[in-house]
Amino acid sequence: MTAERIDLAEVLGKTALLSDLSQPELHTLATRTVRKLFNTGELLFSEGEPCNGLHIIARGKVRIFKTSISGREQVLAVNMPGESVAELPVFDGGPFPASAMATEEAEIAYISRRDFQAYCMDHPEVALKVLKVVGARLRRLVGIIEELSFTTVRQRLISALLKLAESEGIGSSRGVEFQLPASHQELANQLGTVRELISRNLMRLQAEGLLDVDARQIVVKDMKGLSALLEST
Amino acid sequence: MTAERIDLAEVLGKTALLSDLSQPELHTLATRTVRKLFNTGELLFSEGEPCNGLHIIARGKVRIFKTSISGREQVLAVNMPGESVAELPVFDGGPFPASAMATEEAEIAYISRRDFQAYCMDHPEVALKVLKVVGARLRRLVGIIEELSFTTVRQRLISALLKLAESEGIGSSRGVEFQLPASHQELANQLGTVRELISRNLMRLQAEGLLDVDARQIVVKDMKGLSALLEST
DNA sequence: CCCGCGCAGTGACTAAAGTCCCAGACTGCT
DNA sequence: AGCAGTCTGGGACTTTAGTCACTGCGCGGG
Repeated sequence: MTAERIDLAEVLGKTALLSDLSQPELHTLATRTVRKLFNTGELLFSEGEPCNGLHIIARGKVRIFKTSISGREQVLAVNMPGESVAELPVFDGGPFPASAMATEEAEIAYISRRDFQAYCMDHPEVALKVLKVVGARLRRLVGIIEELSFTTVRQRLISALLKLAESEGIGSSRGVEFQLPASHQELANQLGTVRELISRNLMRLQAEGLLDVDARQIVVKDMKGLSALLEST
Repeated sequence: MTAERIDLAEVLGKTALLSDLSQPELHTLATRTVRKLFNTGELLFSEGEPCNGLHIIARGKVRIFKTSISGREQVLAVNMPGESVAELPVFDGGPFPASAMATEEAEIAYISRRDFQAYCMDHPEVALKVLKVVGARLRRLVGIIEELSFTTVRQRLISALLKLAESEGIGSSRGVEFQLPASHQELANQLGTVRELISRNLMRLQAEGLLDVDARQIVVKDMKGLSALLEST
């Protein structure tokens, strides 16, 4: 048993999909996986391509997105290590519905479609796990639809800021402080809008006294005031 | 064996989810199903409620939708007889992500969550079928996101008209003729906008000479011209 | 040191979306 | 016939989104 195999089995065991499997089972599966490396900005696959296997992220981040004819992007998900990517086309046999790009150097464990399907037939509990994971994905998509359909860019930005403040914010004398995790452009892609509106809305919130903005450094001076804006208007 | 049971087994056999099962298996499952009736406009379930079982449509149509605080609706899917509704929460245990309403009198076969999950453990091929169905659902959601994020109301309406013309249109001397399947309000809910914009955009297309509109009766006079509008602008 | 490049901020403008409101047509019911 | 309810058409207006073009900053490489 090589070091590589042990490593892959470890990775597999840490994914939500396979976390309940025993050590021997993980090693069996590991013999079937291929390790793939991607540089920052490299595509794992493109929208419309046929899907031949399951990708599991061992290291790095992967962004799932759609591109419009005019060049705009809509991010559907950002997946982290331990998560799987594009589980669904593996089962329904259709092409990838969106593209996937490594946003930092990434290491991927790849299992062929046939192997994984066969594995699911032998281990129904894995199939149920897949359904669970897919359920979470579907909920996120419904959430995106809800936001796009019902809310303004301003509200979506505020809601994103509040989430960031909660998950990454550090309290300081001036308020809750954190860094934007990406460029305005990328944030715009996630919120389904354009760069300029991110910039303008941030400035507007600053003018209203709710935030201090210094490039990507954000200080939320009035969390309550900010979340109040989600209800009204 | 009662007439009712025979009927339910038939219904089950016609659903995409269970179409591969043998007669005896269908009958076994049928003993576990409950028949439910819903009047037009009645809710099968509401967003946020816990999900205790799988709904299979025997008769009637069911509309899946989200409601905003301000009262707007976004339709996620319209399901027909033979289709199942909300397969996913059955597996991930979470609440319903959206509400479901019978848009005409409907008859539903209901299988409890525990029974269906148990059944999937015994019949992994059913679990894989579920994954397939869910895959199609996910693709549709991604399609909705794409439309909301990248296209204008006008383009979404045109694309909806073209689909209707293809599926239900009848060629006549004046062009391709068909009826809108629902009110402007309902169409607006499906396209993620408001009634007025549907009305106005239809009138605008008529003024441009591409359509003849008489309430719900539509005559597409220039199919090519209409589809050309999807590319440009 | 300077050049190029990617990112952020901004002004001016256009277009699209949405709101409010009312009038008229049609349907079904009494 | 008359009434209530639903649906469509449309006028007038406000707000939001998006586009285009330009400025300026900061950083890394030649």
